[in-house]
Amino acid sequence: MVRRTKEEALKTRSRIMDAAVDVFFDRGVANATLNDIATRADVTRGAIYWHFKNKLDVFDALHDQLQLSFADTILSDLRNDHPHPLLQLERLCSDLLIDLENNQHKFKVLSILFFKCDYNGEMGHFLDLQNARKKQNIQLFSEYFARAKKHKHLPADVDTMIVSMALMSYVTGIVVDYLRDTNSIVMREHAPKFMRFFFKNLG
Amino acid sequence: MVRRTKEEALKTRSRIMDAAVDVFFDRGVANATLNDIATRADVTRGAIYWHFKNKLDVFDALHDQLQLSFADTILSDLRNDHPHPLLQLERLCSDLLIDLENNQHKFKVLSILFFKCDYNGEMGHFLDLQNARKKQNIQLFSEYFARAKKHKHLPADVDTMIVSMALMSYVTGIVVDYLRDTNSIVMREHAPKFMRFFFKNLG
DNA sequence: TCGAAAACAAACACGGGCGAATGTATAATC
DNA sequence: GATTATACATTCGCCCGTGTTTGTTTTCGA
Repeated sequence: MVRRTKEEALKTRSRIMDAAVDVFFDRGVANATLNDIATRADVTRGAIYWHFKNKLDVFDALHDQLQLSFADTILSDLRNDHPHPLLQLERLCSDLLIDLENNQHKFKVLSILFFKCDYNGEMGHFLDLQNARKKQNIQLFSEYFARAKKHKHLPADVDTMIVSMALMSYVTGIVVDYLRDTNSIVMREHAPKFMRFFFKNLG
Repeated sequence: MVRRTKEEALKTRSRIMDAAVDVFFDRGVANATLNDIATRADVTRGAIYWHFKNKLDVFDALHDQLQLSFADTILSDLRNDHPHPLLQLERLCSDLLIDLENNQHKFKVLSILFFKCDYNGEMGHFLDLQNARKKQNIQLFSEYFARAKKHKHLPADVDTMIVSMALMSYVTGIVVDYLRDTNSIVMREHAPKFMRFFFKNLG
């Protein structure tokens, strides 16, 4: 009806994204209608088509946002030169898991990525993005282990790449299992145990 | 065109299911058309509606088939009274992972379950089924650890439930990471290493 | 051997979502 | 203060998939 100021337009855009998270979470990406999102965001489909190219473009925005958020967390943690890198990484993973319990937004977006969308055709591209990020994160993990070797906390003959991949899979699995059944795991209680179990035979 | 004999009808049914696997894998469950499946199976939509209620019913059949297959494998392995349960379980998990590399059908179906369908609305039911199976499998895992305790291979104070859950998440994570990027992991080579790493600090 | 039901094929009606085109009122710009 | 670009709302036409129904042929059972 009325043209908004630039600032308000940005708010509209993020309102659409937030609405998309809810709708994707409730109805699934493929089943979600642009009209569903528009209604939830209190706008019309026209508004969505102004800010985004189409539904995939909305999804892309959400995807990007989360991916960057994770990489940032790890990178900023790596800047901190902890005296015991293994404990540092153990703590990081544990915190990352526990955060899922508190951060409703991350919980929903991750649920969408794992259980509310099918990566076929045009969506397949996002699997490639996730893989690229995964490799990157594995690389970051191995940096912790490399530091641990320097501190003599870890035998020099340990294959840091395998351990990093194992840790990545381990965390991924815990996340998947948690998202699939929230009731089966209480992160605040279990995450430290799970992580301790993994790092026990390293440190 | 012509009515088939009962035996041929069963073949038609399984042809439809096989075609569904291919189509779901290629286009995703939500995006897959019953006509796509019919074409791939060399029948018409009428045939599908004869054998199944609708697309979800086809999916349900595939889902059931795989779920049962996994539980069977573990159960039959448990009947074998191995002198070293930890090694037995390590070997079982390793074999289960390596099988993904050889068994194209399981690979595709698991890919569908993890990356080619969104569990919204009516599909949400399948998450419940998966959770039920997961709990059951965790229970079966813990049986191995209980046996290991009897053999004094495992300290009595180890929390078998936590370890079982951890193992389940670990395997799940490896499967997910493998399905998402087949090239990043060579199961025949990596699976034993991953599993050895997990069981190293137990046995 | 002769109905009856099985195992499909073919045709039908129906809705619903998408993309684009158009309309419109205001904010930005100069 | 007039013009232009912005930020949406509204409308339109189109296609595509679904569920159902009806039709056809053949096998099975009594």
